[in-house]
Amino acid sequence: MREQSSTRRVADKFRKRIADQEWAPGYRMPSRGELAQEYGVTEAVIRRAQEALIVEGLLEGRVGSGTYVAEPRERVRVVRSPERERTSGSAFEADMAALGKRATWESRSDAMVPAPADIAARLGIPEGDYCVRTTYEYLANDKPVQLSTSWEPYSITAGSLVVMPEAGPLAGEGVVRRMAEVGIKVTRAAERPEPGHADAEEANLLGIQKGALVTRIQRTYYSDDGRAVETADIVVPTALCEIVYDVSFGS
Amino acid sequence: MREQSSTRRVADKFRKRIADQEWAPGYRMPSRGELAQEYGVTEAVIRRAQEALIVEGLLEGRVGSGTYVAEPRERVRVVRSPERERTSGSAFEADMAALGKRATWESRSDAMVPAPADIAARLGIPEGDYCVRTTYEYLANDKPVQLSTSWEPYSITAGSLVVMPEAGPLAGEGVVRRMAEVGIKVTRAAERPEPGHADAEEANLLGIQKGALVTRIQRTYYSDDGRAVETADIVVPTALCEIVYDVSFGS
DNA sequence: TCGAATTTGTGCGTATGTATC
DNA sequence: GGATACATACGCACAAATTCG
Repeated sequence: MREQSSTRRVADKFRKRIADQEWAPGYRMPSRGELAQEYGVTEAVIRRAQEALIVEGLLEGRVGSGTYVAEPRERVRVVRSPERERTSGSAFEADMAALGKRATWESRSDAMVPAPADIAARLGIPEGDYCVRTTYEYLANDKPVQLSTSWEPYSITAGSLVVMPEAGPLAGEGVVRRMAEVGIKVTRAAERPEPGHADAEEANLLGIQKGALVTRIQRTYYSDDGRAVETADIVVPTALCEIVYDVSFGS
Repeated sequence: MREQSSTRRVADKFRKRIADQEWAPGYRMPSRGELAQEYGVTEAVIRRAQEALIVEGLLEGRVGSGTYVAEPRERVRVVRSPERERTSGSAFEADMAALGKRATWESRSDAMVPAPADIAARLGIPEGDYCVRTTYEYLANDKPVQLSTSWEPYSITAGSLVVMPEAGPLAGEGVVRRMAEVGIKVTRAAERPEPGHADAEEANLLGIQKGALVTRIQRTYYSDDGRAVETADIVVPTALCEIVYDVSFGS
């Protein structure tokens, strides 16, 4: 049997008290000082044990207030599939409808933003070309669950009614329908999920702990002639959303 | 201007020296003692700065040897799409073929493994029912790039030639073709990617740093009558693989 | 309302373990 | 097998936010 560290031993005891419901969701743990005395260790050990459980999503620290047993949050299921893209309205609305939740979002668009190098590469345009940049915060029953920043080459929609994704007659209708308005047939999307940690700003916007695990999805829509027409960075917090890719194939 | 921590300041200097190629890939950094003296900080600060860059994949620590500038590894592109499932052979083979790499794998199957609770739930069978469990290590040009553990209810393939996924006439042909052999039509897969960190064992098998970011994919195949026929946990290290979901839709 | 006490978060330092050369 | 170098665990001080009289 291997010797275990104090930190881990304490963390395991915390886990047990939580699993046994001795400490129920919402319960405020005793302070570090009290716990240190109770377990016969220093406050730093208590701190690190809590930290481990915070990363696991079992605890939640609130500065100046205390460390609480996390309420088990219902995770929102986000389905990505070709079918979702064919429906009217946004994919997010379809997801929330399936869960019986109200889908809303806040957005802010800026036209004429020069494309940074990485975005330009993804869109296949020269660096510095103007883009319409839109940032989104998606809400399920008024609680934030996802963030997104989308980029479209300005040249594609310039002068049309759909320059701004969230204004005009097709606001909120999704890229496919909006692009159809300017004669572009969007037929394909590529999604590249990558793991990461929430920075302070993202944690704030999403109401999650800083450093919590997130999936960052680089999504790019392509027209039938193979040109990229929109690309987006989507932040999906693991604590709040479950991502499901549906891969259907006939025989 | 905000005051920055010593650790971050040092980390930024390291980044610059790497970006400027003053420290090229493969270069062994001076020891912590030397660096501490050079930058006028303690060894702990150096350690933490290196740690940050290790997480980012820029540095690589080798115990007893030194800390090295990581060789920029070519990432293997893993495409998930309905088309991939229709091709003969495994999806992994198709991915590697597209990159001009040699796809091989090592596997180990155990029949008659009682299903743990979570696997049973995913397969829709009672806990403790027998399963065939297969663990895989996938190699591209002989270097490990992915891990996987797959579970199939024993009852489905018992007595047939395809009980063991990697033995018999259809070894390595993938779930779809093997199930066809016992009269089951597999028409759908659901993939649930989640972010995580590599534990010590995974890091060893994959030749990556412990704690490095990985995507864990829970994949489940369903037959045309909606029953789950196989489920797998796939570990995809970010440092080695890029995951692309192809979502195609006609109009 | 305000300020002092309380409580968590961050950064840094030290000691020791362990693998490599 | 000793010296070297990275990894881990632990401890301390202080900053930041909240709470409450």
